[in-house]
Amino acid sequence: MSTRVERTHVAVMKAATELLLEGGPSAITIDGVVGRSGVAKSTVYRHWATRDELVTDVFDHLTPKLEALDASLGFEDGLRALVRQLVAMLADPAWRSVLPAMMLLKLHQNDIAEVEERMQKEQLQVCSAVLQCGKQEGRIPADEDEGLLLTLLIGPLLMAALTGTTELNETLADRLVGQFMAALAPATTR
Amino acid sequence: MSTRVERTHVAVMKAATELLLEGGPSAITIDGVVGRSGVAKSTVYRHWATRDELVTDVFDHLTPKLEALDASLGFEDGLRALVRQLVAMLADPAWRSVLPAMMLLKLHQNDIAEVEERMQKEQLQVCSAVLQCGKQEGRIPADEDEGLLLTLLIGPLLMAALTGTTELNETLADRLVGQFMAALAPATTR
DNA sequence: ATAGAACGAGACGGTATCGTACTGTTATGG
DNA sequence: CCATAACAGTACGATACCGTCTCGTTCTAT
Repeated sequence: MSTRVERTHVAVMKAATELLLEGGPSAITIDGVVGRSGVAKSTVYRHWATRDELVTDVFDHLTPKLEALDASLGFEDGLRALVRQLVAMLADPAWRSVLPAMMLLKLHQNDIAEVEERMQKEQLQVCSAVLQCGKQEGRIPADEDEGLLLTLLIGPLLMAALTGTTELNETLADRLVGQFMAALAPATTR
Repeated sequence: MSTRVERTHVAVMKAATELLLEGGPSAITIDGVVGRSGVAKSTVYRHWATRDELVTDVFDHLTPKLEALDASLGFEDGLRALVRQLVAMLADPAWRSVLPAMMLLKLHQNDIAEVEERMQKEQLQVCSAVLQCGKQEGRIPADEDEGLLLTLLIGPLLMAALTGTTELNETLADRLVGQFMAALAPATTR
């Protein structure tokens, strides 16, 4: 059983999230949240000091977590598992609509920028672990720039999620890993 | 010499563009534009019927145009030229800050969605021409999905522009073309 | 030169939103 | 059971913004 505080808290978060998905960040309005959630305005301001705090909290709760991968998988299997997980994350309609909002807000709002930074840092760490694995196996030169490699690997997934130029599915995932491995094979140009 | 109508028109567009770059789409405000441009509000409404029209117009004028490539370049050189042009486009700080705004607004605002659609259509056409070239040269299977290929090719550039995980320069461009070609070489997995 | 279009300046009403304040009600932990 | 923390409901002032309107001025095409 949940306490009353918890109940109102989740009711507000739920309403705010819905508004975000339906109309973008500017649609998260205190009066709107009050109307939809059935929670009184005074109660909302008991939990969040300001509108921006609520918005930031909503974004924070929506950022997907990337699970750390089992190192025993090795490089190639680890890579496949990673890409599969990324595809699942980016295929989520909710996240696909929130991501652009975050990309925009992080440019002009510090709190959102911090949330985005934390998320990216966590995710890059998981990704980096796989690349480290590849370096240990000798598949990747030790001095290779990880940021560059991850951009080459993840970029297409991001584009598919944002623009819809191609479907986000296993076909894309397999193709992507294939391309990535093929480029690594010939001792990577320099 | 320009007419007065032209002068006020560009003055408003300039102010609105600056506001967009500084504070995102919501920062484009009629009063703000009036204050910054020195153009009277009544004059603004003489040129644009509504705020949304102005905003849409600003986005429309900011969308970069991709120049059609010389078909005589052939596949590989055409591809390099294309990627170079894309890198230049995405390296522009203005566009890098406008792009996320467009990705977001197109989800909830039809006029912006139309602008984005037109732009994407034009750009994809230019890109597609290069791939056609590759198909004619037998470097790409004729039944290959162009949307998928373009996602694989352009995705990393988009990610670099949006997240800054790696620098947008010729190194990335070369690397990208290399990876793309490497994946094509072995008769493309299936 | 002059008629008419375009402009500057700003008042104005209307609406949306934020955040506060107050009053009475309800749930919850001790 | 009961003190109190949390809540609903709502009125309120303060801004910010939109779009309209008026009036006097300035440009511009003919």
